[in-house]
Amino acid sequence: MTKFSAIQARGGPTAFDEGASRRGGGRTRRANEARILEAAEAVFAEAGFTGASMQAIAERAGLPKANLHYYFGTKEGLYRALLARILDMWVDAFDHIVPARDPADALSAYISDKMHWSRTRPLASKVFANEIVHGAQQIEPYLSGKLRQTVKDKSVVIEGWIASGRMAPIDPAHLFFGLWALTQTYADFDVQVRAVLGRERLTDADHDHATRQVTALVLRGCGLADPADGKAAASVSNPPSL
Amino acid sequence: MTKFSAIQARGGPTAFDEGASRRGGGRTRRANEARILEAAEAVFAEAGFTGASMQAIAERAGLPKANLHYYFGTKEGLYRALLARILDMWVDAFDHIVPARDPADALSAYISDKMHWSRTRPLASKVFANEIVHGAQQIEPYLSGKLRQTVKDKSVVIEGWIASGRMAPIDPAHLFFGLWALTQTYADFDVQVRAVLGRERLTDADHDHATRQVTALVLRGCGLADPADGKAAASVSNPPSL
DNA sequence: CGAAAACCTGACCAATTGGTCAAAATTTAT
DNA sequence: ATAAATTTTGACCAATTGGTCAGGTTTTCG
Repeated sequence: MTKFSAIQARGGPTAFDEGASRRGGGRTRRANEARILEAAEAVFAEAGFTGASMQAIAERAGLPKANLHYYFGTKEGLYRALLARILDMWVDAFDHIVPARDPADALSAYISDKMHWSRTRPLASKVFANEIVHGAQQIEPYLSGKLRQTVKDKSVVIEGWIASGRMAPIDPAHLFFGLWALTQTYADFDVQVRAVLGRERLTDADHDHATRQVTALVLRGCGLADPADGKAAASVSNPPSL
Repeated sequence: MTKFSAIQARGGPTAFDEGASRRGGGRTRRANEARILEAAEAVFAEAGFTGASMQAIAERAGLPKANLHYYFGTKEGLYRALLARILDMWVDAFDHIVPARDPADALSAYISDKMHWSRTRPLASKVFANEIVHGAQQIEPYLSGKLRQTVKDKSVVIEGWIASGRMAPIDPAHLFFGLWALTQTYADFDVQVRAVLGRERLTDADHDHATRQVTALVLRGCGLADPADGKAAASVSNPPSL
């Protein structure tokens, strides 16, 4: 309730016992919902909202189609529930951006978190990307509400770092746009990345390398490259196989 | 023919007179095809491949549905023709990346071109983004063919700049991934950008500001910020209205 | 002019879509 | 046990989908 789950609007009889979780009751529900959501994530990521069919999701979940409607009411209901689950993860990385922390550390941690998210949850990232590319009809309230406010808050922190001369001047909002773009591209556009690199699949080493490249670019770009410490500059020297 | 238009596979009787353009003949065809492609770009951008219906495209073009099939055969044919048109524009910006040029100038020009493309052709960018997010089934050959080769070629240029100490070391391929992501995000994710900035529409001033931010981040990130010249650092000082 | 080529389109079709529902099976609570 | 609540599902439906086609109109060109 405290996060974004409030979007959810389920269709079954027990749609309003959120968080109540009677003794053992709803165990089946929770298990099936998770199963359906996982299948939905894959199908929505692959085909987009309209391209995804309830039939395809049902087959992937190994359940009859009518069962999905029992739990989520409509296709849009299922889609919204999925988005809610994804958005809950989206904001977490912001926790690194706090005044007390060293800017370089904070940005490095933020990038690592986002890159890790792209690595471990590429399908979620694609569903999110697809939603925004096509107008964000479902999550617009979130974007101009919670996200906008969070960016405002964290921008104050960054402006503080800039004012105290701890990093180069940059418009914080655009820095965030850049960070999101730089990290999520490895999930959303993975086909392109793989094609250009000539890889069939990206390995952990590839991802670590990518993370170092993004980190180096951003830190240097924010005037945070420590000239004494060669970390940022040295990170390019060893790409995982050529 | 020299570019990517080779993908096209039209359906009408004159499908094979490409480039021939008999005296006045095909004037109607060319006009209608352009009209349909424009409508298709908007609808595909809004709804994705599956979400776009031939009916919707037809209405937007002000033509009966059967007419679209007359010119492009199938929905996929129309989609491929559209992608071909878009890809032709995609590679152009690379022309700035040549050894003789100053790295800072070259990268600035590249960013400006890409940002301008995001500004003037956001729908094309979205169609392209959608295609890649959903697996690039149609343009995979292009990605692992021409694009991969181009990146290879241009990477040599960048590595040259690095070797001669003209810019900081960075993996060229990942630099390109970053440049694409940083610039295209202003087209593909414009809803998010507008929501966070609290703008209903982005003005030219907004776009210029964004371009300066991206440029500053990248140039500094590549060790190309001229300490004597305050351009990069000063560019943050005047965001278009707060 | 006249005929061939190009262009146009309303009517139609099979397939798929999201969604409903009633009846049955299962689980839970008393 | 047994009544109540929950879960399951096959069969069905109206609407929309991409695509076809025959027969028409217009344009082109000798």
